[in-house]
Amino acid sequence: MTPPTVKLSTLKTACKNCKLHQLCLPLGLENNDMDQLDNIIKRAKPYQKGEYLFQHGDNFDALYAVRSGSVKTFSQDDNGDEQITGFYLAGEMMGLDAVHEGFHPCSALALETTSVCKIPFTHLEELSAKLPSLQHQLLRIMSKEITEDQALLILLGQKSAEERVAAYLVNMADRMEKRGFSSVEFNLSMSRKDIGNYLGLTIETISRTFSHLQQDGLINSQRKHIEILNTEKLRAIAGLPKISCGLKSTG
Amino acid sequence: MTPPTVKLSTLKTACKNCKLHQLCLPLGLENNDMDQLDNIIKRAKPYQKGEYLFQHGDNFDALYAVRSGSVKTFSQDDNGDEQITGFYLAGEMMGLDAVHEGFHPCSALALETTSVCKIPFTHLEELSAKLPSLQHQLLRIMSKEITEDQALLILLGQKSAEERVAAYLVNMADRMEKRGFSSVEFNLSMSRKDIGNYLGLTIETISRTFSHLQQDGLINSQRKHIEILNTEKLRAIAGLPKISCGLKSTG
DNA sequence: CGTCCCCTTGATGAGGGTCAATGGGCGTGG
DNA sequence: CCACGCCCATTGACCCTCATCAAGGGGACG
Repeated sequence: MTPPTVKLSTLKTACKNCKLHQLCLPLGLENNDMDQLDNIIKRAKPYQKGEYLFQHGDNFDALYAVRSGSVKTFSQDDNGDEQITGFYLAGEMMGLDAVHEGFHPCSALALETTSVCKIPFTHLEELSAKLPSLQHQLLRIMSKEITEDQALLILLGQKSAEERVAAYLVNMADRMEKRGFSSVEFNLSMSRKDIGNYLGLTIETISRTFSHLQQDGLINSQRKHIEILNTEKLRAIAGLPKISCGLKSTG
Repeated sequence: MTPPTVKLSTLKTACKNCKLHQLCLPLGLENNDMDQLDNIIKRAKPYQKGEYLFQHGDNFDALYAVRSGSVKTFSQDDNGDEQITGFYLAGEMMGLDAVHEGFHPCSALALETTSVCKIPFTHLEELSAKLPSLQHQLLRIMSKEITEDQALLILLGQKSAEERVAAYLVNMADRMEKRGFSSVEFNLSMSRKDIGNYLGLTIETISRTFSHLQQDGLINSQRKHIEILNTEKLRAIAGLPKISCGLKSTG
């Protein structure tokens, strides 16, 4: 049998076939609701490392969900000071901050070859009005973004360099695990400089802290490649409960 | 514990009569749509200074909009480290971060006598599905919260103590002006300690910075009472252009 | 094989945290 | 009405963490 000619339409990755749909916008949707969502989503060719998905000031017309690869978003103030506001992995949504003013207040740059789903926002709003669980999930995702920004605020406002770096590594490990990768051995797609900027530290401090954690036998870091040797101690430094500890106060 | 509701007749403030509706959730709604929103909103008796609107871990069932007074929200990590994530003035909405997990990840405390509108969330979702402009405004408000958190991230990640304090004062001044108060003379409802925590600084640094700005003739501060003597220089220190264009929030 | 960029490591110093003492408002109670 | 005590704010002295400046190593890629 000769293989049929390849049609892009058939290769399209539908939400219901996408391994990410438990992490992404379609969470909680019925199958045929997912089809409706599929119909408005655009899947374009991948971005190469260093390409912008959108830039600060661009008109806002769509949300972006990472399908594979990774992206950093960063905002700039009027002095040109740059602050990375997030690193986005598969299943995570970008552009939520642009709804308010109708243009993107931050820029998004691919950290490696990255493919995305582009979700035109007016269509999404229309569809959300028809599908309660889609509306709910959209609100949940926005809420999650707020929660995560606030977690970062605690890091930047209250924590030492070592605590920030530990929290960062634990966070990355957890997210890797959610995506089916190893939580104790992975590659960081972002540079030390990016990590430093994200955590409010300099590149030198990041480097020294990595070295220090390595000397203490908590991690093994070879440039981008990270091995976590002692998850429990790392979580402790990060100020997070040990996984099995039920002693935290619930107010 | 929430204060009991009192007779509507005494407190009846419909959205369409509320001076805040250009800053708040009803923005963009037709008059009779506003009536529908009114029907689901609960207006309870005011909270006294030091009372909690909700606490970390509480079940999430409603959003809160400040009608008068002011509120601080703060989250706690497992070490008990506290980070104030926002100060909320009239027309501003709290609880958006709770949608994600279904409980409040932060606590909200009245900084002075404060009255609020309580908006049951499931009702709001139902109504949003029927009123496109309500849905849109809800999404915009969530988006605004994200944008503001990210502005704070830049402050905490990149700015010196003096820049942070200046930016804080400019921000408060702008918000006062939007609410019809003077932008050059106002009272801060929060303590130095709260400001310090919010900005990632100690109370001593806040106090010293205020004194320094006063010596330079930029402000006049008598405890809670603030006079801004040189808006332009203050904006310059804050890293903002002369007239606000980065952080302007039109609701 | 050379160049560039990223990362690492060391030396030094400053910004802001920490500790300590004092003063001023304000509420409470005599 | 005044006195007391508490809390908040201010100010000073000292110190520590992390930024800054500087130099050098090691991959990646042409």
